[in-house]
Amino acid sequence: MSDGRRERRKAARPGEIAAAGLALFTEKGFAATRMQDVAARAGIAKGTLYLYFPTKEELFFAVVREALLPRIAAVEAWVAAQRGPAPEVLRGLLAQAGAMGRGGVAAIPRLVLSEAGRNKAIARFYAEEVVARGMRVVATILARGVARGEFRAIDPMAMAPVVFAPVLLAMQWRDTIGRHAKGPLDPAAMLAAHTENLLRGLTP
Amino acid sequence: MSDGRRERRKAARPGEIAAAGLALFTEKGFAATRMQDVAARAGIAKGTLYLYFPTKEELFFAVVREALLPRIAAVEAWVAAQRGPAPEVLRGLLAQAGAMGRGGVAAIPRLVLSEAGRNKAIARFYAEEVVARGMRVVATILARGVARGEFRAIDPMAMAPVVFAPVLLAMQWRDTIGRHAKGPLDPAAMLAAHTENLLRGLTP
Amino acid sequence: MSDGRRERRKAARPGEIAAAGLALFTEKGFAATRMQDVAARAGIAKGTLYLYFPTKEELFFAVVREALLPRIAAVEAWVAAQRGPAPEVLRGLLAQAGAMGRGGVAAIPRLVLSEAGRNKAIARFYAEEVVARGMRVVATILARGVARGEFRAIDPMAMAPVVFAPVLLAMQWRDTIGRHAKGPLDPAAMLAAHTENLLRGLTP
Amino acid sequence: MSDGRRERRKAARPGEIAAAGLALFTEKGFAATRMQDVAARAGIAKGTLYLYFPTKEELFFAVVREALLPRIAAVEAWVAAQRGPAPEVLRGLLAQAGAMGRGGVAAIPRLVLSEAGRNKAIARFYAEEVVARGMRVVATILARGVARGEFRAIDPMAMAPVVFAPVLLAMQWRDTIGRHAKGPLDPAAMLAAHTENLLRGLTP
DNA sequence: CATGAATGAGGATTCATTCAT
DNA sequence: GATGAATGAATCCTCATTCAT
Repeated sequence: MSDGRRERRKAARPGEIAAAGLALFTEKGFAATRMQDVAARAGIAKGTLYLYFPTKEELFFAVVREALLPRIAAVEAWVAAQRGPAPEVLRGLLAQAGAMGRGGVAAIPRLVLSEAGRNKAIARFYAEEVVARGMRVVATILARGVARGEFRAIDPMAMAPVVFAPVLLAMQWRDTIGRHAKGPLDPAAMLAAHTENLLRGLTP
Repeated sequence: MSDGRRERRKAARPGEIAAAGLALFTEKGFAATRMQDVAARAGIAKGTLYLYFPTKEELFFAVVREALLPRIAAVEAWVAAQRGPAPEVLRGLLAQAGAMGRGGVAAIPRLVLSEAGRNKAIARFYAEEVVARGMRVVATILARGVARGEFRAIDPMAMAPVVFAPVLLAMQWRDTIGRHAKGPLDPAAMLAAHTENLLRGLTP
Repeated sequence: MSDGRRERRKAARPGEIAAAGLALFTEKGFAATRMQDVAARAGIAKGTLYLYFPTKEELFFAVVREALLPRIAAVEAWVAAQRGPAPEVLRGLLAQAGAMGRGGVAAIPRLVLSEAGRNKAIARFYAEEVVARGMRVVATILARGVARGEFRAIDPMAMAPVVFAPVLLAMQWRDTIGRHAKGPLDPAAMLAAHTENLLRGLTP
Repeated sequence: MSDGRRERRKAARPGEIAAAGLALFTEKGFAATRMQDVAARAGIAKGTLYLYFPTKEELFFAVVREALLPRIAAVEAWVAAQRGPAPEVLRGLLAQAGAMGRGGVAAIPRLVLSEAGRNKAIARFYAEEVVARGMRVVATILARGVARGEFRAIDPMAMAPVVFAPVLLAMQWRDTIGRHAKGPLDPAAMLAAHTENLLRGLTP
């Protein structure tokens, strides 16, 4: 009990640091983010960072994990709870996804793609824990729709990434190029067109 | 006449340097690419690089320009030459895109997305010279299809990015995560599913 | 009585810590030894170390003291107990010295020489408590031999370091260079040659 | 010719840097010497150091090489030129050695012994290029003395290190402990006693 | 024009030491 | 007393950029 304050602090630290890391990696990218700044943002000293994460790479890993796993779990739960027609579930999922990612999570796919070419560990983790699970959620909806005769016969695991590719592109555009150029691409219009055309295409 | 060789040499330099830059940016990313190595790969001295490109950023800019503009022009020309049914043209375009990008160009969207958040110039250039033109090409096909009654009534500029989003995702996957994890996503199957569903969805 | 265990514990601590320090300084050198590791090896927490030794330098000091003083006292006692001919005593001493130092003490002269140039305190301590006493022991034997007519007339304090210089070199070689290079120097042969030649040279 | 000044400069640099390194390693030891300071002492910028020596360890290696090889070669030449009686040559060599090492070279054995336990490369190099050659020089004199009947029959390679062990000890004492404590050990008296006793012992 | 030697700001990481609990 | 979380000074090394030749 005497160490209560410190203990509580220590338990909370990794999460606080990961949050600071997410904010900075998102804003500046992996290479341009200084450990010093992550520490400052987390309200701790430079050296303290290394009590929790031995290298910058490990921190990045943790950031990805902390930011995505809870979201994925939430989506999985939401989908598992749905009982309505598959097309409606799919539509709901796409609507959610479009709104999501505001908090910085949207930057993660971009960061991961930048690093994954050289970092096998992050590539593996992302493939298995994020992409595979994400695809499975979507595939579940698709398979259910096929089973119920709401969708034509398709391979759910081949179609799954087609479902979210436009969502990813819209998010990346919004957070990068779209910030500087009003440009030709309207994320909202794009997602509406995608949802509409996807469901038409899936109609038996 | 005695300067002919040197003149030609000098004129070719920027292109050679940009090619070297493309190769290295592709392989290692922007931050991890050293100017020294670009020079070595281009067969010139480090200092010489700076006679052609004042900063690393300018070099990156040139790399993007040199790598993409010819490809886009080629695609524009190809599309302009097509006279067949719009669905067939679209199918042909997607097949080409899937095959394309082998040579390193595929890395460029990734590099640009990584930098664009902080670099307004690159964001603007990419939005206008690459994305806008690319979308216009696709929109042209879509509009023609609508006009000929081969596609249902859609907004071509909203649908255009939906057409190539899965192509982009497939290329990024193949070059990054896919290199380390055989994982859940099969780029070829994904593109096939996409093409099929897109055209079904567009059917009047 | 209830504090008996703790008392004993506390009294034993400095020795246990010094032993841990000796092992690590020996293995890694002064600079490369981390206080953290000394604490771990001594079975205590990092902070506890500082209750016994205020700085790393003080710890080093204690390590030298604890490791050498008992040995020197033992040698002094052994020599004082000898009654035989001086050449035999000297031979016995050299044999002992060659065998000694296995346990880590051999590293101390090396450590001290590395630090002594910058640390007057350690230099003084070592000169007075270790070298002077060591030389006195040897000089005692030499003087006795001279008095008994077993050695020619020599200055015992000038000859004393000549007696153990080859012993020191042999030990240093064995523990450093000799570990990586079978090399040209054979410590055992060297010590045998030294003993033989020393005694021949001392013959009246 | 136009790059003459620079070329000459570049050729001289490694030697200048090694000299600066020798001075600082000698004064502060390996770990306590900062690359920054070596650069400053050599009159160049920190980064320039790394154009010539990729790591601190490589610099140390070079320092050892540059400082010792010329001396050894000089001693080899001197010995090869001697034609007089072996005892006189040996006496001359010991006198030289006692005077030598003033310039900082004397610190090298100490530095090497400190590092060699953990650095196989430096151990190997020192064993082969320094110790083996040094022993061979001494052994040559000894063997010649035996052949000419000036020395008793001995194993030259076993006796060689006995010849210079007291020289090494005297130099180390003078440069480290002796600087702070007038202490019990008088290097000059020691070397005189050594020379005398060594030659007596070698008498047939 | 071309070169490549030189620069020095910048950043990741380590570790002796302190101090609240 | 004992602990170990926290600190931040210290140091190696990298690399974009400059400029004398």
